Amino acid sequence: MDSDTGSIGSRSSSPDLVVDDAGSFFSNKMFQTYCKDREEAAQAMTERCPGGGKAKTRSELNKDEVQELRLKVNSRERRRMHDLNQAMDGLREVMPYAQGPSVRKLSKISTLLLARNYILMLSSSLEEMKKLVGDVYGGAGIQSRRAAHPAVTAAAVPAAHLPLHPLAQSLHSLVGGAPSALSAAPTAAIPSPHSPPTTSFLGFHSPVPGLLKEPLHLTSSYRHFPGMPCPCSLCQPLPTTTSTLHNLSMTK
DNA sequence: TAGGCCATCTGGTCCT
DNA sequence: AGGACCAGATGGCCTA
Repeated sequence: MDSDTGSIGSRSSSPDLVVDDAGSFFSNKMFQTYCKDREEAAQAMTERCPGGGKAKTRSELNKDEVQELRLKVNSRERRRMHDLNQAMDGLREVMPYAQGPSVRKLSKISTLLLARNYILMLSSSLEEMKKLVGDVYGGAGIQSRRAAHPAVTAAAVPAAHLPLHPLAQSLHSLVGGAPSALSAAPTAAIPSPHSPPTTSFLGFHSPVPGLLKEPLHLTSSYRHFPGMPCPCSLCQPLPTTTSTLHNLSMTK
């Protein structure tokens, strides 16, 4: 289980976590050490500095105080990482993959790479939609446009395995409602909520074997966007050339 | 058992 | 000085 924060305690590497008053998490062992050190440090502190005293430089700190400081820093770092993981979870939630108890969570690297591809795809879709909207309102007839629509003309086009993206749905309704070919599309082509994912979804290919390998990350059950498959270019994955993939995976 | 993924600790660096 | 950020090290869990 790769769960981090959200699932505090679900990960066995962080067993029996407890939360301190600052919201930090400790294993029992750590917590015991933490409490012990805290008590000792606090006691030593009151003995040495009854009035609170003024701040000491680090070189002046004794062993207990150094330990106390170390724990404080560790706690901050832990919290920082938890925040980071929460943000990662938030990102996972908006990714076009299902979440659920039976669904393996995308790894961090997979989440980031997929998010990047997803954004690129959305940007591309938006551009194409703008272009088509410009065409529609620019004089070209919808009928002729629809006739040219591959989803209409290419009835023999193999059923697309890709879901219709919401942006594409908007586009279809914009250019004259859902194409008939779409509504007639065989349901077998509709990705089921738990259909095996394809790495080509959203133009997403595994850039580096091992990073996004199947089946570990992407063959677990997941949910695509609801909608009918469409063979139109808008619904196709982005072209992913080797160089593109290289850029996707290597650029920082 | 090896490899992947992760959480945590730790020391260093930079910024306020 | 204190906090945020980062990267390396370490160890645990899980899966193939």
